[in-house]
Amino acid sequence: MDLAFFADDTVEVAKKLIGCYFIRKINQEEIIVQITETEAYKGAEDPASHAYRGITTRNQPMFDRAGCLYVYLSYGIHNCMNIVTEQIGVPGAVLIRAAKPIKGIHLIQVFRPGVTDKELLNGPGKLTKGLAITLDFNNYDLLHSDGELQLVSSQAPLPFRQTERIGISKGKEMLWRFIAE
DNA sequence: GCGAGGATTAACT
DNA sequence: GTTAATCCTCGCT
Repeated sequence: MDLAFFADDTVEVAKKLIGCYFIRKINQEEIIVQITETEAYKGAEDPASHAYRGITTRNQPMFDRAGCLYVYLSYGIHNCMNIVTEQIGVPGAVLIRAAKPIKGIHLIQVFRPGVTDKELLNGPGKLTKGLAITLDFNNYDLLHSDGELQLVSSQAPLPFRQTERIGISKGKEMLWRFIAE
């Protein structure tokens, strides 16, 4: 995983991320999950994007170097995790909506008590909760990480479907949501 | 300084 | 299918 992977067109990065793996290390134990659902969010040309109206304190990471994380609080309750794309100064990020547990499921269950395996990570807020991603990970640099959180490219890219994005009020005509088959 | 709303989820009917 | 929960950020006064 290098800078060139992320410093690309946001929609392209969203496609490439399908099937990639996240490795989350907690107390010397590993959680590994495979990304199954992403959405692309751009800047000025995307009315659904937080960066649509320009740079602010909240969305500043979206303008930063590709490969950083943009974590924000939604509805006062849930955290959502994005991976920043494009060049420095160009807003763009890929929202990680869902993933599939590969390893360390028992660790995820600690953060997500009382749910079945299939429901552990099948939503943006659930994913961050299951992997213990908090606002502390805002601006976290995946390319210069200390191992707490790593992204690993997939061996064989997964086939995916392309649909309109979910939970937004504007910009639905852009088919920037990608779901692994 | 204050009010509105959101890239959601879970618990209802 | 509908609705409440909940808090940070933005945008305007």
